[in-house]
Amino acid sequence: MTTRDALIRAAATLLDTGGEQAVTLRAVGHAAGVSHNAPYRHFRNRGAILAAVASADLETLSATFADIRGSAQAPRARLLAAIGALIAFSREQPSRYRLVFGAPTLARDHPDLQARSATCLAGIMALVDDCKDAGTLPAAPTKSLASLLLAAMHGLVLLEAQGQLRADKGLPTIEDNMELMVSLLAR
Amino acid sequence: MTTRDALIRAAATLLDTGGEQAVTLRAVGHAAGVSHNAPYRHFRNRGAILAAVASADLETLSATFADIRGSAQAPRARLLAAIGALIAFSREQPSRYRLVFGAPTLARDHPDLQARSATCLAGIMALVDDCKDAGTLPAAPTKSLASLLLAAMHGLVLLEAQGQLRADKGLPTIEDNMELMVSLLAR
DNA sequence: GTGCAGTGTTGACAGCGTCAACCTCGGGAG
DNA sequence: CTCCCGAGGTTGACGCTGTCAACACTGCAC
Repeated sequence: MTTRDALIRAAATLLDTGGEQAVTLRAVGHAAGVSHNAPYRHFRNRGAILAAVASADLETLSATFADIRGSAQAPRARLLAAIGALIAFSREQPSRYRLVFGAPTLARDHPDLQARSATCLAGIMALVDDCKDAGTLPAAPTKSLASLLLAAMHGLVLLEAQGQLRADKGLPTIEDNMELMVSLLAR
Repeated sequence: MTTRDALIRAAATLLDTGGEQAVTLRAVGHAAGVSHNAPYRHFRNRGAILAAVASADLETLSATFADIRGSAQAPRARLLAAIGALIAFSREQPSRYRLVFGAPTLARDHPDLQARSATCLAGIMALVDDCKDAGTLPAAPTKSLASLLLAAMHGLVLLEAQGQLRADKGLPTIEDNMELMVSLLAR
């Protein structure tokens, strides 16, 4: 494993355990077994490390969406499975999810991150297209439908993270809400 | 104007001009005409200043929603007007919008902020109820509908901020998307 | 064999949040 | 009237941070 990979891995671990503010250049270097300044040989600044972590996660997500699209389920179930994968990601690694989908400033400074993000969105759009073809979604513009679905999910995830939406007490979960939305759109 | 108010005002100005990271305790103190440590006489820490700014903005938004509800428009138009107000807020003061709606960590540490946020959500729910009564929205649970609408708007705003959604080039704007969503839900 | 580019190290700097100690001053207790 | 005391403000310090500069090693090109 190259030092660069070790640094990215260390940054991801720190992110998971202590949140974004725990990802300091020095801690990353130390966790990867190098000096406090070694990261500068591989990344321009702190933001570049975070961008590298986000980029890797986006690639994984895109691959997941491709897998789901190739599965034997019905289009509607595939779309909901992809959305479910995102929701699971947000729950299991909230800091990384926030990094990937909730940091516009980061994306602005790293064009390649923006490109990977677009690829990810394209994966969802393909699933939406399948649903439209199957009649499970109305014939509105794909980009609008996909944006609305992703956006709704994203917003719900954030509301849950803020404690506005409680999964307990029998209230509808994010998955329930998204299924409701797809159903309402499909009527 | 008390020193405390001056500090909040200074923090808000710094937030608008330089983003969240520009809001340093020292800069806030200096901008308010006091020493670098005076803020500590009024706020427990840096987060408390940001929370005070967010709290003020949430109160303004709640008042706006109440005004809109009292207006003479149709329920559907009032709901879209409230959503439009949020979208405008996100465009005119993106840093403050992000602070209010995109910082779960902040809310977790400041319960009063959470309460004001809930009040704001209640304002939207009232508008949703009006739409349900008028038949403009289906009879799904109010909390779910309001969450979905708010969440979708929030997600769209973030997508736009990340550059995934361009308002130019004839693509649908956030307002267009939200109107589409309300229409699709109402069918 | 020599030089050079890549990688890593140490040391330094200013700026940050935060803490502790001190100052000042107005208003109530005696 | 005097005293004192607490709220609000200041200065100075601490450790931590991101970042920069200078130096050291290593392996490959010529």
